[in-house]
Amino acid sequence: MSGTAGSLLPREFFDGPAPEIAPALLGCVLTHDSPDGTVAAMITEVEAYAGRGDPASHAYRGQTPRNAVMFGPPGHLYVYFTYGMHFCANLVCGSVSAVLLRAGRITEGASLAAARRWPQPAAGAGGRGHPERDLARGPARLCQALSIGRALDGADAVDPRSPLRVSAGSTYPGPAGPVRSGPRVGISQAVDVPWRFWLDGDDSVSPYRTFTPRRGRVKPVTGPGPGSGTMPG
DNA sequence: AACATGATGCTCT
DNA sequence: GAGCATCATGTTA
Repeated sequence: MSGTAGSLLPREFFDGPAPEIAPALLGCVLTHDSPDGTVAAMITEVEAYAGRGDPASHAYRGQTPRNAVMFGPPGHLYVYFTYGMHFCANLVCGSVSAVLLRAGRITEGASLAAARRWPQPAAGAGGRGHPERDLARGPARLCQALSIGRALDGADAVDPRSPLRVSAGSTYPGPAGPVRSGPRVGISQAVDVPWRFWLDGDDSVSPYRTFTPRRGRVKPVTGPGPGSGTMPG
């Protein structure tokens, strides 16, 4: 694989299984040129969703209008709307797999990102505002900071003319620091597979939350949860 | 730190 | 109608 830091990733980078590609995306940079301006983020946390065989994947139940992009060529962005108010973004890989972008560190356009995340200035004249690490700490926050919405569903992230692109990090190929992995967040299926990957020690990584059914929507659940925590990468 | 819950609407059965 | 690949805020520690 060839490439230099700052250059667009080649499409072949994404033409493989998401669980193998996901950790390699850590440290890469996601850039969105919008009419408002440009915001870029270094990817610090991802999750892999394998193809039709992964019960936690949106592709598990086959193609629908919503997940159609997942069934297309690798290197495109799959954006979906969830919980009535949030967007989440994935990069499509080979064989109908995808990598969910869970968190990033803003490297360009931080003031624009902050204006999108926190339209009302932070309270407190003493000055303590919102910490920079919270700008894109979480999949929906990342989308909000970069203004990723439905309009970018299907965008080609390896096309230099695209408004939304992924480029190599400072140490391409491979992330700058050690990678850790653990169970995926917020899902009820396949909880045992450690397909969440993050840059060890980076404070822009989102906190781990176990899946908890919401009140009034109780489903019989027995047996132990995921082992917990992390495992070395 | 852990847990609980409201906000909000699309997607699939 | 049920179930979400969520977040922010509140409460209890």
